[in-house]
Amino acid sequence: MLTQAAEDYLKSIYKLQETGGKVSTGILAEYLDVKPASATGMIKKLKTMNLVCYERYQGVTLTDTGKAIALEIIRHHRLLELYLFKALGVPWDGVHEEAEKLEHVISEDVEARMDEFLGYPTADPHGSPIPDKNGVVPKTPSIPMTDLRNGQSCVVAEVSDNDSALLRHLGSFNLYPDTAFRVIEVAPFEGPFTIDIAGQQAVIGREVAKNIFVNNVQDT
Amino acid sequence: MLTQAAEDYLKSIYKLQETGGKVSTGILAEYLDVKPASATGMIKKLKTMNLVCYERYQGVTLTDTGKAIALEIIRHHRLLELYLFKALGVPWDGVHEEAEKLEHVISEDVEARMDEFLGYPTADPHGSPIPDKNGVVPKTPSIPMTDLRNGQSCVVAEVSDNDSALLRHLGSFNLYPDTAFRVIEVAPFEGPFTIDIAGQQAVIGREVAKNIFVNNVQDT
DNA sequence: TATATAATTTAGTCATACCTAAAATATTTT
DNA sequence: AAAATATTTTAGGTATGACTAAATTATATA
Repeated sequence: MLTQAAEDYLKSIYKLQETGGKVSTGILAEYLDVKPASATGMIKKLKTMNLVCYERYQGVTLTDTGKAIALEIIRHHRLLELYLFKALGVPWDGVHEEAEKLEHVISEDVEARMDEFLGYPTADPHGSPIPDKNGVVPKTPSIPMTDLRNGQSCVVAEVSDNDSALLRHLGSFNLYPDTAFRVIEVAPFEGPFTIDIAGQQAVIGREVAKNIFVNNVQDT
Repeated sequence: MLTQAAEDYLKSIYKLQETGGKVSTGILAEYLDVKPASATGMIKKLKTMNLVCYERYQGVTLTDTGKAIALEIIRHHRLLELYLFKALGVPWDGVHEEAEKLEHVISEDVEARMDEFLGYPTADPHGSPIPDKNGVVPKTPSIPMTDLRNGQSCVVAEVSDNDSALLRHLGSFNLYPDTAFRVIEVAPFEGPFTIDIAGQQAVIGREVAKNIFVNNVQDT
């Protein structure tokens, strides 16, 4: 059985290598809020367990086994988020924090039961894909909201889940996954987006927009 | 925040002091499957946190604060057991093990939501009382099954939850809390009990009977 | 009451896990 | 090639929680 810290490292390496192949020690350390020396230490430990590929100074990647474990934990996390949201009514800006603790102790049996209860879902409350039991991730292509232009309409696919204040902010606009909206105006010089959500106008700053991913983009 | 080990010690001291006041180091160590010296060490640590009263060689008891924490963890445990049983269909011989891990990480918010979902229950699937938010334990008087005599009828109040094989065994007789049964015969010389459960006969050995507690005893 | 036995405590060790600062080394940039 | 940057190594720290062995204290027995 892996420690919680080891599981968190695997999860982080997975997420970081999604967007850019090999993961450097520094990036990983920053992501986990530890010093680079600490990351090097854990990477070495994970290597002895054959969970990562690693050559000094060359960055780290997951082995097949390591990737399978990372995906299992991510699956735990996202199923838990959705379960807490749907079955217990935990607000969507709170589920991440709860799941972060529970993901390390939940059994496969309980996970399977939650999965069944939820009808074998493919996305969590923030729109992130839930890997299936075999580690297959049901990806839906999406683009960052910052790529949108005046007049385009689209549907929210996914939002970052790690900042609950941000989630509350989006909730105040009723901006959730599967919500449709239209861009009324993109202010020049990297300015904010003015959008229309079901008849209601909202102004979304650039920094916020970076955390929103959309699909079904259409010019109107 | 307490460590998991510290929480387990508090919980154990609570359970042991229920039946016999001050808890000796040896009894506590045996219960937790550690050496007495280890128990002494943890007791001292808990004392610095004002969670236990302790004088060397005199045994240990919980302070009010310690008792409150112990009851909180027991509440977590039993609510989780019932929730897993009712909401997710985890078999009653499996809920203890699951709850043992979850009880240390569940938030008060999630606990309150489970409590509400369950309709503010007062007993877990094994009949053990669930302390309320203020630490009040809804006790129901009961006697061990081994006190029963020929011809007496009764209702199961509670069964020990820590041995899942025992629970499966009882389940095979449909012997659950709130199940009524009648003693057909108590074999002499500390022999087994032959009982009638809804028309079905079952033979219950002495060691098993020690783990069953009943109430509503009536001579018939 | 002396002595044997049992329980408890003390003191010292060990293992695990994770982190850090500072120094050394490798890599990248200019 | 020198300088800047990133990474690794080294050495050490903190915390947890268990253990053994020996010493102490309490309890039971003769």
